[in-house]
Amino acid sequence: MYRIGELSKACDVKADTLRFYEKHGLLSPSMRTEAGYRMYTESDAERLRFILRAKAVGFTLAEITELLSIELDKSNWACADVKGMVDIKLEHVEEKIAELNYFRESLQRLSDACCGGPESAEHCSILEALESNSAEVKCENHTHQHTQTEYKASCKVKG
Amino acid sequence: MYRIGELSKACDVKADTLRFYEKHGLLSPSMRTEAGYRMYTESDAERLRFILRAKAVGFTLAEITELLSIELDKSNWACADVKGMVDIKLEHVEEKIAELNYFRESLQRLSDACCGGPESAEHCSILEALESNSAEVKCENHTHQHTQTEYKASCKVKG
DNA sequence: CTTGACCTTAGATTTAACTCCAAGGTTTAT
DNA sequence: ATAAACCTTGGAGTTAAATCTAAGGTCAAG
Ligand SMILES: [Zn+2]
Ligand SMILES: [Zn+2]
Ligand SMILES: [Zn+2]
Ligand SMILES: [Zn+2]
Repeated sequence: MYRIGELSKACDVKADTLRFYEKHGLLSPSMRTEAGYRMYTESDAERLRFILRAKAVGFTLAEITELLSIELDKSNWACADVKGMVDIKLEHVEEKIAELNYFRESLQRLSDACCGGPESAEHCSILEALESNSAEVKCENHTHQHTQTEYKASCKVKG
Repeated sequence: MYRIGELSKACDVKADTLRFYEKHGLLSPSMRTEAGYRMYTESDAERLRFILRAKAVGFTLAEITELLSIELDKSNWACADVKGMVDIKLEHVEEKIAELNYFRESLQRLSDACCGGPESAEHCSILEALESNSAEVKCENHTHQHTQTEYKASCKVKG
């Protein structure tokens, strides 16, 4: 039996978070002391660990609520249901990754086009790319006093 | 000169969003009519396009505010400053991608281990993995009436 | 018998970026 | 002249997942 502070320390969650999970129906302590203190059993702790593992895998609390309801009533669900949830989540994660990859590529193009030197940003190709309507990112045409080897190598489109 | 609805249509943003950007100091119309209507100039429109392009690349509005302040005062900034911002953003995006890739792999492992068939979820390997303390995901050991070719192929760890 | 650590509750605040609402004023077209 | 379409403002609501606050009750040690 754990008090809220003990369980919270044991699982590296804030006590507030446990109260929050209780309010949202994810995890209620099996007992209370006379004084009203929450007492969590070992099986409550297991349920919390289930929640934290699912969270670590990327499920939202709403999805975890659904998983828990299946967990408690396994025999009325099929593998297809469970796998379906995982596969939908997988799709969402893959979409988010694709979007971020697009960001990454755009940022990399911007970064590559800028010398990053001490020169004034008046002709900085990053700012010029954000000002212009085209997706093209041009190289800088201000003079570069500093060594240019890396810059030259990465710059593809002359400005 | 555009009224708010015109600019909003031209740039495919809600009028509310333009008011929101004004309230947060990103974009104020250069004029107002006597009746108080916002009137955006072409240069206001350009600024908006700058904002939208930066957003499309993944910058937050706070970061865009910073970029805009550099934009308006280019000569007092160096390429190093601008490139620094892009590179920091790039790092954050890469971290987020790494995190999501980790989610993706975990979900893929879970998905692969489950037959996805009509069998009861009582021995579903997804639920068992979430119940167990180890990161290992085991294959299902219930009997599978349906064809198992795909399932067998993807399952690595026997349960 | 009091200090300090711990616990209780309801409710407010945080973050980001909008989005919506109500109540009213303006423009434009018929 | 009147309806439709547009604009104004301030303020509230949305989403997710906590996190914090205030005001107070409980418990063990010294
Ligand atoms: Zn340069
Ligand atoms: Zn530059
Ligand atoms: Zn199966
Ligand atoms: Zn299964």
